[in-house]
Amino acid sequence: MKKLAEQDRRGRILDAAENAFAEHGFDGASLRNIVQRAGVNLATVYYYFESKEGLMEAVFKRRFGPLREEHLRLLGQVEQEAAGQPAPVEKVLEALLLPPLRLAVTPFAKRQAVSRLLGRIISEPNPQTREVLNRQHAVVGGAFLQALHRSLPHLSLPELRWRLEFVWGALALILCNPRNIEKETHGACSPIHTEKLLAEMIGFFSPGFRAPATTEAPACHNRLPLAAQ
Amino acid sequence: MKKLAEQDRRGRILDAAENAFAEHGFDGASLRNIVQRAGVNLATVYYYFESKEGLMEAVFKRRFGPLREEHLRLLGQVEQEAAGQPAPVEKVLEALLLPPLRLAVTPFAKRQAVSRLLGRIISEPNPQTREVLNRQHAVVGGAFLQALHRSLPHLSLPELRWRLEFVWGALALILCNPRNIEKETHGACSPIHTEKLLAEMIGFFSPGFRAPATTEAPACHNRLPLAAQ
DNA sequence: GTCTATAAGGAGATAGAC
DNA sequence: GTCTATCTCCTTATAGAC
Repeated sequence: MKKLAEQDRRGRILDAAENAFAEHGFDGASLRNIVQRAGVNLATVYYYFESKEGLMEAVFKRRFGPLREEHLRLLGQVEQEAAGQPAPVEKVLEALLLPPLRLAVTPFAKRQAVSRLLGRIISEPNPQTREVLNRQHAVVGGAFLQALHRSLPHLSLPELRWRLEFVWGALALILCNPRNIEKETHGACSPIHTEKLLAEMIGFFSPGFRAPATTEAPACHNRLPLAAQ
Repeated sequence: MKKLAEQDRRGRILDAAENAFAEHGFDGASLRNIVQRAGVNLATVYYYFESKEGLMEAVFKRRFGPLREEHLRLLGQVEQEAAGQPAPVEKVLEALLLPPLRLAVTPFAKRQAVSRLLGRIISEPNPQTREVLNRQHAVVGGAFLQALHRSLPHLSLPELRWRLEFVWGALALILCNPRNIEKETHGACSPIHTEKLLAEMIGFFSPGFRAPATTEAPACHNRLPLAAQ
């Protein structure tokens, strides 16, 4: 009768580890805390994942795989709808923003950790953590970069890379600590309303992407002088 | 003859701690590593800072004070130049972006950590760390919010808050790991060229701020369907 | 102010019984 | 597969000599 609970021991560890890594970072999270939350024995971790690093990699892979598929699926759909024409930048942005934004609001406590995890690893300098993230980002980011390049042929790839980077940054901050934004703005900004936030982001970023290349735009001279230091 | 080195023991600890916290986070950084890098004894930390948390607070306060002053100084200057008129959003953005962007490129190894530190704490869920950051953000963010509100009276404060939040996010990602962006884009995007990056960000974000309020803009219906989960 | 020595406990990881 | 027991090392923090 415990068979069911036994079979998902692995999953329970992953859930607990996901929360712990999101909350305390890779170094800060302890296996003892994780196994306690998961209700399993310490040695179980080593049986299933070999090491703490192995556990971390498994945590990421479980979430990032589906997220990547969703990203590529939506992007493909947007491009298919455009039927040969370059897709409007608003639609590409929607495909980019929707999958991660959904993660921030999924009602299950388990999944709320995903978004924090996603946001956190951006600042996590652990090489192995970065490696997993970069592989993910190389595929997804590359696909969106190409799509945007077709939509906005007036921009060079380096120019587009910067602008795309800015969007990732905004996304990361929101995912990182949604509650903090809500608290800081006294409820004025809540990432819980996905539709509203999505419209907000698309409305803000689209004009930026449509703007002429900075190198061609009139340079902003007359810079503000800096304080002596 | 060692007097000079003795007096700046405190500063050497702060420098080492700044690097360590930026690199490994608060939990991940160890005092033993810090004192080794600083070339001082472990007990010295407790003499000057009482505890690990006290050290962290001192590290943040040393950097955030001047950064806040620089922010407010530049913003004041921009508003003074506008002479009663609302300052152009490009100028406000410049005052917002320049001080932190400079930190990312200051040639001294010591200060390169500042930017990573700044970026890292955004995802740092340690309550005390967040407290220091939020106090800082309340003053600086509030001042820029008011300035933008004067420059862009067509936007409500909540609307502006979101857009400002997006800019903070982009900034944080750049500060967080400048080298990673450079590596990932194969050198196409390098935060080292402050002037270029500043122009890039101002050129990208200004049109977004000037865009009409999202609530008034035509809603983006016809959302992409989500995958069943 | 700066040091040595050490307390007191938590960390990752493993061997081996069941 | 799952457990107990344990190894080894590292952590924050302090007491007290100088």
